[in-house]
Amino acid sequence: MSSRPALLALSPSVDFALTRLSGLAALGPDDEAALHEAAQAFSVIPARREILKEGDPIRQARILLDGWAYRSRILPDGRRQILHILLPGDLVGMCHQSTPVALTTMTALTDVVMCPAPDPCTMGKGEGLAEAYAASRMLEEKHLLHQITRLGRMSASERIVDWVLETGERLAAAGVAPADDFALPLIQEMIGDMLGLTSVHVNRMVQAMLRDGLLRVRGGRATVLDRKRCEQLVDYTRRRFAR
Amino acid sequence: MSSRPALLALSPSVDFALTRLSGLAALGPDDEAALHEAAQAFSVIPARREILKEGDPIRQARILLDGWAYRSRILPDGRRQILHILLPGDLVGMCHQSTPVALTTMTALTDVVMCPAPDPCTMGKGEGLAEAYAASRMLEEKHLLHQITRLGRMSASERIVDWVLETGERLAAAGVAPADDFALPLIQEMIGDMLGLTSVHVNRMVQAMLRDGLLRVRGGRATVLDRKRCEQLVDYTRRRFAR
DNA sequence: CGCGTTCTTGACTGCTTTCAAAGATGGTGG
DNA sequence: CCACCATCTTTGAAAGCAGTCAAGAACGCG
Repeated sequence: MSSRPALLALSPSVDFALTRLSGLAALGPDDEAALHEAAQAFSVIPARREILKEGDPIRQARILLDGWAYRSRILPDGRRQILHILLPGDLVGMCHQSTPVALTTMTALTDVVMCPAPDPCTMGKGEGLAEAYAASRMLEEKHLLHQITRLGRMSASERIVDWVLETGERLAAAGVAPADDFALPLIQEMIGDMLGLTSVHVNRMVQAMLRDGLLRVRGGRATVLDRKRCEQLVDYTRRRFAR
Repeated sequence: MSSRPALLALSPSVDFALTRLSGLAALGPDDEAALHEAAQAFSVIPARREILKEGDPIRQARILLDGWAYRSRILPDGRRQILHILLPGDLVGMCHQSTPVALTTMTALTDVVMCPAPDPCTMGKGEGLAEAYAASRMLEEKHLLHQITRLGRMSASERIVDWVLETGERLAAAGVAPADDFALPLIQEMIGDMLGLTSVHVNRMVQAMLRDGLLRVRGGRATVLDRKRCEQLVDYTRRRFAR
């Protein structure tokens, strides 16, 4: 969490959300003001707590101001799939249905700070925000599609490298951390549940890639050691252009 | 394709779209009229032709009136992932960005009939359509999330059964075919590319399931032979409630 | 009838899982 | 400051699911 000295107790920092959203669309002063105002109605969810349960009604769209969360589904025999990771600046529950319902359970991975997403319709202007929201939804769909490609057509080590690069880029886009070195609040079992692998195999692959000098995933931290080789392993540049 | 005798040449049938959308929200007479009008601006895309290419600007949202299409991504070494199947009544390119861009290539699987999606904003009323569009987007997201779960945490045979059940249900919801027996315009290689398997393995699994009396996937047709056992194999009922 | 596509089959390889146990790590309370 | 506990990581051996390669059979179409 970043600091804003005097006001911390009154409203949390909006920096990550602002950085991410203004990377998606040009925001005006009203957009920024609306965000600051919305942040005053923030709430904090402790790590490991469920934020939404599958089937819950969605009261309002929210912005994740700080922390990590994940959406997951659990099969009846206990197998778990982590579907999507939510990072600072991400939007939650954006949909225009009259009685929307959560499609999946969402859980806090770290302590999480959220606030209501300012509604561009009720604001006078706010076109910048509306545009950013739309772009954010597209980006989320893009991540889901990437996740499908990863699981369907990539090997274990490709999946890991690909996901680390993607996540680093997302964190950098929100100003949370550099793309090549960031805190990673996921244990290996969760990485496995996300990438369709067992924790044992994640462990072996991670070690192999460390030996190869590709990347280090250890001690709650991910570090890209050789970006060039990582990128060419998963053809990452091609995808950046496709942004 | 279904028939509407005298008018076929002027505008195609809207039946599938109407059936699907009114299952998602209550449509009024204006909604229905708007759909009929939009259908006059229909276009036909022959099988195998690309409908959209990754990166193409999206001119307008469209409705798939008839036929099958798919969204896919191809890795540089030739591996292909089929991300999502589009069926009659599905919406394409719904997004509120000012300059939206196609995230993935989309290809016609059969001959396809499309028309512009009537815009609820420009109509006087059209709240029913707007609601149906929102529900449709949620449903599409649900399918992408399911696809992730399938690929990440299901065995080969589970993936096949699960996908056949889901597709049958979607076709039934649009009034295209009964959920247990429908034309399947996918060769086994495509089923493999969709479910993260090789065509050889799809073939073996399909044969094994036919021997077991679970389902038949052959000759361009899928038939659920024992729905009860299929459903319990993939815990399908649980998911229907979660709708 | 001939050709190209799709399906089928077999043998072999190998990536990933499974099971089990030992080794680190970090936080807590004495 | 250290013992202790729970959690997380690491390791090994064995098994299994799915992939690969290659060739033959079936199918559909012109």
